[in-house]
Amino acid sequence: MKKPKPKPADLSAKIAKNIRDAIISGALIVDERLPSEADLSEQFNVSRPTVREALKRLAAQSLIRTQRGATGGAFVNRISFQDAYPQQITTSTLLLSMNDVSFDVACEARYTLERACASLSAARRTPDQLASMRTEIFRQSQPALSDEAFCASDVAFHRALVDGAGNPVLSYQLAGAVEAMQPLMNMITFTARSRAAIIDLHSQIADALEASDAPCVEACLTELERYTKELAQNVLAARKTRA
Amino acid sequence: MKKPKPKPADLSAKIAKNIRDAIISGALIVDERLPSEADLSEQFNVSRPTVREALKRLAAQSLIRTQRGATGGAFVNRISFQDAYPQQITTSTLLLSMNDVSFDVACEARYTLERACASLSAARRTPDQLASMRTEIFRQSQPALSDEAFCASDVAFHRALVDGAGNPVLSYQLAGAVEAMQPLMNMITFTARSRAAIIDLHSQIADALEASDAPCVEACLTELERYTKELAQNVLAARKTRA
DNA sequence: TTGAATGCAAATGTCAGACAATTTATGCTC
DNA sequence: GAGCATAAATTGTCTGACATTTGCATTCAA
Repeated sequence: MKKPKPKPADLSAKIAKNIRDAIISGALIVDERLPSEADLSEQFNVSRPTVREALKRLAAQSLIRTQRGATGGAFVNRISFQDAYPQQITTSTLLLSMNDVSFDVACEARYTLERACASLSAARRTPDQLASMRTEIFRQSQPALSDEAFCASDVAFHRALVDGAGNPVLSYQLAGAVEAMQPLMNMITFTARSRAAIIDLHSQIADALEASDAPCVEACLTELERYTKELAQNVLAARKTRA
Repeated sequence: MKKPKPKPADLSAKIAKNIRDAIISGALIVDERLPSEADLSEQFNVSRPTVREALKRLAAQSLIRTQRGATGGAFVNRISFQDAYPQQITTSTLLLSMNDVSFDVACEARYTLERACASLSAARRTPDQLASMRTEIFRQSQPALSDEAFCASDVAFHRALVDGAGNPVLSYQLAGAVEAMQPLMNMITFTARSRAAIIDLHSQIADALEASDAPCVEACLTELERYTKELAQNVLAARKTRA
């Protein structure tokens, strides 16, 4: 019993793993061209469609890109943060929706991570990022804004806050937590009163960041977390009453 | 010019996107069976190999699973955190190695996020998690341990700390930041003296978590970050001298 | 000599059809 | 009713072919 769950992997999965390991280990470097599909099929002793299935798996992870034509082929891709964002967000969103993660747990994670950025952002935020936050705050104050647009603007505000930390690794990791919350937030109906409260906190955050007052930013985020959870609870309670 | 970069997507990419959107939007629910490959190829008016390439793309993202046999087919997969971990780690690792992210930036992100978990972990860590940390500390104290095994144990220690927060979303987001650092850490040679210093801090952290002293945990993590960066700088300096 | 047009070659993208392997359902026998 | 053989459905793989795209060399003309 060398394998409790052997999982007799498909050939295309095995080949994909083989190439993926080579990329991770550095045996294949960025922009290096892989052998042609015909060559690969010969090396691995499989047919070309099987090789192609393997390459599509890798392409789905942005590990390679393909190019047609005479000097074409499959190339090891330099994964950019920009490439990785959508995947990160998609996966995070599905993880939340498919695993019965409660609103409170997701909310806690999001604000915990965001508070972690507060001190860095207070120290480093650029004028541009402050301006972005002010722009979003103004947008949020438009009464005609739909609930969904309000949520989207909320996400944009918080992304600007996170980006203010000036650390791309942080921005990447946070993107999943912040953006994946949006579908959950969209379940909430934002009354004029709750919008005003949120906008007020956003303004305080922007002011505190401008004044490089990290503790104040953290306090506002904590209050925002508490208030968001309260709103969500009201929605749940109302829904239970109706049902 | 409706598309600045039209990107004439391949058929298999288009079909994959089509199905992926259906899953994200909820049109296809978990464990629902997709039409057979033959049916799909008819619906989309393409050949079966093309459909298969699309399905492999989705399988690479763990969005679907396939099963052979009479009642087999492709099913919408319930993405578990466990499924998502390896992908998250692979992507994070490659992002760091391919984008010239400096050791300091990655280190800062890691410890910033980890400090964010401190107060939650101090409040919630289970005896099991504390025991895991003690075990890793003991392992780290074995002089015969190789540098790589020391790093691996270090990762295990910090994962236990993060898991102590009792929030799966946090654990997932942190996994990328913590594990992706390992290849960078492996470049450092850990002398007996530096090991002792790290182990001492680890012990302090475990003690503070046991005493539910969150500020102490944060302070230790900050010191650990400072010390880690110092070690890395020494390595870089030594390397420059040799060269 | 230079420039443009042409054709060739290499590579990926797509298709059609077939067979193999696997799993479940069905029906038959006892 | 239980057990077993068979059939059916579905994915996995192979073979061969054609379509499309792209770079390069060649050729021809200014």
